[in-house]
Amino acid sequence: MRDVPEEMAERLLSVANLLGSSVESTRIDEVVDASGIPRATLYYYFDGKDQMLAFLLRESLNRLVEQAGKVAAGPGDAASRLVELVRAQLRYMFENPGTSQLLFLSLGSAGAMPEVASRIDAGFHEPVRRLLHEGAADGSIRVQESNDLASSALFGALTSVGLRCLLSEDVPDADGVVDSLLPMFWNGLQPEGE
Amino acid sequence: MRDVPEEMAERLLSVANLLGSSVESTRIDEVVDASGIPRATLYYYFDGKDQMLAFLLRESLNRLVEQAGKVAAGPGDAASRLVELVRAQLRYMFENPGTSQLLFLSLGSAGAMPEVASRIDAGFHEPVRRLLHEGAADGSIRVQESNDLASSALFGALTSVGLRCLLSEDVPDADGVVDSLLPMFWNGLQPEGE
DNA sequence: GCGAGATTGGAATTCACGTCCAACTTCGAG
DNA sequence: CTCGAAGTTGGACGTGAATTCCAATCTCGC
Repeated sequence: MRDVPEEMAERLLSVANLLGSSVESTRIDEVVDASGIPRATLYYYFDGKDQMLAFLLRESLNRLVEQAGKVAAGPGDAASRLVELVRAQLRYMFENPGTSQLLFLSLGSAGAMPEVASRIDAGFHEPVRRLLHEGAADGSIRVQESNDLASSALFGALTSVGLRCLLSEDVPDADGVVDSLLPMFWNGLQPEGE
Repeated sequence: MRDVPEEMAERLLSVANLLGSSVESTRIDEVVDASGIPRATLYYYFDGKDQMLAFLLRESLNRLVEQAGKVAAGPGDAASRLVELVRAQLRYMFENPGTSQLLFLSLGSAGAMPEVASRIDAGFHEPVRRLLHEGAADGSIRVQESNDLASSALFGALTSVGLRCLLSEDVPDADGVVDSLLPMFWNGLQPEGE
């Protein structure tokens, strides 16, 4: 697959964010119409629809991973960096609703897109696992029975909440949502003082 | 759409659970071969592939909802019923890997399948919200800032973990996974004794 | 035995993806 | 400037899968 020109990537990403998860069922010609990129040109760069979707996911994930990496490597103890990571992730979802939906959707078919799955692992799970580990060391986060399951649960919780917000009529504020969520992540479900 | 005969539903469900999330990309003829149901018959009952998938999801969800309802209405305080609900949900995912993947996958396109989304709401979110509410009243669960977000987060965490387990080579034991997860749900991430 | 609906094989149609190609443009090297 | 390689594009075409259609059975209750 050839190097995709900057402007083309940009246009495709914005089309994807308009179409949301329905890109999958969208006809190539609709993408052509919506993006203004001729069909022949699309096929010059991509081997087919699937490759195009994979490219979109990869591209979108790259941006997310970049942000996440920055946050995870930032200052503060593990706990506060984890909070920032959560915040960044949700903010990203709200700013890129279409590709976020697409991403979420393609999780189920991870078997079919191993590159995407491993990118998510590198971009989210790995940093979270590391933060959980660090947090256990510096005492800012409780030791988990399995960092693997924990990061998976955290990821699911976040994306699920994010998705639900995206699909609701009046999209709320990302930071507000995180603030509502944090007490639960932090304190758990057990009643106060037990 | 006509009333689907019992045996046909059964056969389709089992095919779906064999195929997993790849049903979407599976050719009708493969379904025909795998299920033994002639193509013309399928089209006699369903308006098309999409309708068929929707039926499978609805059917699968109905069973899950039934179980969930039973558990949520069972004995014990809200907290222990919530635990049982979580357990039932994960167990169901492990027993029906194919349709579970399919379900998860189609969450992203909830816009396209409102019936499915509302079924999930009735089958999971609504009971959980109720249990959270009850738990806040009977003191067995900490008051949440938003039961709506909380149930969404819980759902995401569960399905995400479940999915990851399903996709891993050696599928672990459902109850074991729940047991590993519960301390986190219960205590949250804050360090012990703070 | 009869008629309505269920069931089915197989031909015919449709539709979207993807291929192909020939013309045209861009652009850098010489 | 000139040439050639690579990028860009319109449009015709091939292909495979989904879906429709239909006519021939089959299976009931009556």
